Amino acid sequence: MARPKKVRHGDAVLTHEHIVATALRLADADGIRQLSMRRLATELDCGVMSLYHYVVDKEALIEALVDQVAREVVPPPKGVAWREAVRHIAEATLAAQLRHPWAIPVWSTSWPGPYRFALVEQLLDTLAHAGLPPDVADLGFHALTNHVQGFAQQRISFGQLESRAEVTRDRLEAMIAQGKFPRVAEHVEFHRSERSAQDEFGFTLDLILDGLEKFADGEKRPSVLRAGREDGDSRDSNA
Amino acid sequence: MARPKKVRHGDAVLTHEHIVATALRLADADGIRQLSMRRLATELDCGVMSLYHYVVDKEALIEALVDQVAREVVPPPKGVAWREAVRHIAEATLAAQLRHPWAIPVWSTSWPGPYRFALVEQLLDTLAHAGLPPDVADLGFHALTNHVQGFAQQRISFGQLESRAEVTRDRLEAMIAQGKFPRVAEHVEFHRSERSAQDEFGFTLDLILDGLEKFADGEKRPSVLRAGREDGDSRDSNA
DNA sequence: ACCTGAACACCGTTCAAGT
DNA sequence: ACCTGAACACCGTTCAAGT
Repeated sequence: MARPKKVRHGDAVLTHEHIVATALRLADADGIRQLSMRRLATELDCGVMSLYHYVVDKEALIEALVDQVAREVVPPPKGVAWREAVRHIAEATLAAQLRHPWAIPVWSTSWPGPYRFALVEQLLDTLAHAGLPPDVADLGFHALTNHVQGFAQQRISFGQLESRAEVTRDRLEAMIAQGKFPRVAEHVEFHRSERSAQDEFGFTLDLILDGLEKFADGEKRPSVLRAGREDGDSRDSNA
Repeated sequence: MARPKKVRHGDAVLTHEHIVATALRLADADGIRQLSMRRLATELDCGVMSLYHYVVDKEALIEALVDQVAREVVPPPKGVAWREAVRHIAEATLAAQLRHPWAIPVWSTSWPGPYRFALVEQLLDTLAHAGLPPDVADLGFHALTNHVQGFAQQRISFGQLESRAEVTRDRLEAMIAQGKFPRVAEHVEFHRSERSAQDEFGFTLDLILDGLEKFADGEKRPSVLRAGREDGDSRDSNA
């Protein structure tokens, strides 16, 4: 209660690390929409403007926050087959995102920090060792990340549909009750059934991986794409 | 300048339609972040609170806005093969989204309006006529929409990377210059090359469609999924 | 170097009141 | 029914000033 004059913060000194950790805690607790610079400052027991000595922007803060989530993704064990490595990365990324649902909508919107860069590098490198034509690897990368991202988004959308948001749930019921959207009604039913508790994520993942594997080691030529890179190792200066 | 006492608005009477149309124009011009109830009211030459007689929320306004984008997606011609129909829907949705880039991040976040419901219904119905096991159709639906959504997102991300945002561009250059992410550097190079101007979108679309087609008419059984619905037409009451 | 309060230029929305 | 200004409870950030 009676605290020394010079020390402004309750327990810890103000650092970038401490700020980000606290912001992460707030985001996990109340979602990212409730996270304001002012609320964060109050939580840290400091003035709002003190934060701007460690963080250039609110946007930069959120970047750092998302990067913390990317940091949680543990790399696959060394030496596993490429399909297993890809599956590991995909599942670990999904799990990390679902642990921090607020991060899902901002994941692709915010600028990637070092940990997300490393994650991207890892997936690209895994695909580069799969014997795929380089262009197929580049396109496969997006197919895979889009699946992870889309699946996570869908999970939280349907999640908040089914849980607390009773109003939203009623709105869906009303839409369906019109009878104009029978296929949508069936689809919602599918998501509510135990059938969808099966490995939905893995199904589409395998579909993509199967599709990509066909191009491995010249088994199949990419039809719509021009010939891949001729030069095997041209990663020089101007990238 | 001297306008009649009773008429508050410059040119048109205040209606839901007119409000949404004006908001759409503002969003197209300056992006959705610049769109505020106050700015919209100024543009419509009315008091801010007048808007709340036609729109319950800002959220509801944005829902209506996104639904206008969904409305622009023209259905495929009747009678075409299912793959062509899916391709048409996917391409038309992507085109509409790219015409209104502000809609892309909010597309999956905001509640779907009637036009987006109709669009979903259309795609589900197309897949239902493809001879796929129902569960495969339901999962394929997400695979396809995730591809469209992810591709659109990727386009605007890379777009704003390459264009006006010089700061962001420099940040990417700096990240790459570290030399720690050679695969990312190659990947960025791929996106900048004419190679990626090929039909990237269609490649992954075909990959998904090929994968799904294998399950058509019992050619292949879904391995990770339980047997599909037994009852052919059970779309009754409790959806 | 690190921290800060006051002030600026905004937000969305509630409320009570007008016609 | 339709419209509204004032007020409330917030925002992120600039600036000038403190230690």
